[in-house]
Amino acid sequence: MTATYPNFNFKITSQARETRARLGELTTPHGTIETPAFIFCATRAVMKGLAPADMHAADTQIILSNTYHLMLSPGAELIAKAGGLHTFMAWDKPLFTDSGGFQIFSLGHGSVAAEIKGNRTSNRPQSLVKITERGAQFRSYLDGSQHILTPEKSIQIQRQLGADLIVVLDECTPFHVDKAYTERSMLLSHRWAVRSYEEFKLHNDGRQALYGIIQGGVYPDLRKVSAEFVNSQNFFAHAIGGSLGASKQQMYDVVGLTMAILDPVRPVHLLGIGGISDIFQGVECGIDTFDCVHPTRLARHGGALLRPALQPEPRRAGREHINLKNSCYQEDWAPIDPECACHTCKTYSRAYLHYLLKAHEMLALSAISLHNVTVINRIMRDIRQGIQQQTLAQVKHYWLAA
RNA sequence: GGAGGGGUACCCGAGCGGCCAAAGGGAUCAGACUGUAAAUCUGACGGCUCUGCCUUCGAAGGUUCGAAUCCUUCCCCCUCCA
Repeated sequence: MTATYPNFNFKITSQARETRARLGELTTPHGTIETPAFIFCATRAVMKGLAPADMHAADTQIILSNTYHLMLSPGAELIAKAGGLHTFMAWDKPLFTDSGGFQIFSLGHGSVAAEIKGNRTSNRPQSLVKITERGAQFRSYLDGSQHILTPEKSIQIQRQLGADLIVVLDECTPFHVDKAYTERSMLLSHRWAVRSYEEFKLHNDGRQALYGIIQGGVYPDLRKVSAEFVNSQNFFAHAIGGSLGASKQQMYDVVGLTMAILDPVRPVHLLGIGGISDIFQGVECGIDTFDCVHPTRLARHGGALLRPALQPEPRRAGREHINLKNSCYQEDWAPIDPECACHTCKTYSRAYLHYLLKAHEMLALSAISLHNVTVINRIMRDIRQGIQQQTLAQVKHYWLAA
């Protein structure tokens, strides 16, 4: 407990011997999160296709919404009138809001995959964002109207929303920009971080805790500068952001070297990462929380997370999911995963889910989403147990080996 | 019985003398997806010994250097009038 964050706490309860992995308890006004934990993305104040009750059934500890999206619709004022985001969306557990920093990247450059593959010009010609010292000028993705998000405004909106954990506004830098741009961008993000904190401090009532963000792209020296910067500020916790590279190895390197510098007492969040192997890698580097659209977006596209060992034989190695749209599931009467306790696996066959996807039935989307959320939560629980019992390597092998 | 419209690849449907193996959808098959402009996007989609060749636009003939496109006959569908 600190003066700035009286109702928040982070306690490390166990430390792995072989790696930097650690078990922790992150206390917020809406409950304590056992870490490592996964934060699911309810960007627009809803888990697409899933009700809060579904999320509870899947053992979810915390979810996230986004400042940019909610500012445009339905507006922070309305959510404040509703009594805050918790009440509005009927979620009584810990809640996290992102600052809108990622949209500075995604609205300007497209998806992460498109960017890495160099396809970012594909079919999004006009940029929807412009960055100045003052903040980011956005065009609404809904109606094209102009909006500006400054660090101060992002914090004001996040205060109105009332999530437990909130984040400074940053520029999420793309992968393809050069080092000079990355450095300038990082320094801008640092200035925005200071302004975010000042705004936060001005009206801090102890109900929220602020995360600082480490930028610096793929450049070790910049990451070091940025990590030292956040260490020096009075943030409750840290989040690693920005481009993490073009390959998994580069991402692991960036996360590893950043973690070596970050203050180990504060919780660390890895922004936007959520592949299963990535989660294990992150945990081994000491990451406490993750968030990612991957599990839920994948589900809506027909992908069901499944350990490689349970996948059909041909080339299952390295694959973390099966695509239920594939014709091989047409007459597959087994559940996605016979070992899974989720309602979907207890109830529906792969064949039925395959049919629902082909028929474009909504149930497929929520049923597979529920499964993927359940799987990720189960993995996080296994990871926590693995850290406590010093068996993390076996847990990793169980989830990733073919 | 009379008048007219039409039959195009798995389905719907554009084309109406050469740039047509034939637009566009859909279906199908596969891939991608990492702080959600995403129930989205990309690719393949007649066959082959594949920078070319072969077989396709209801059927059979014909005109033409050249036909899915023009002509003749035939087969089938639909609409309106009686």
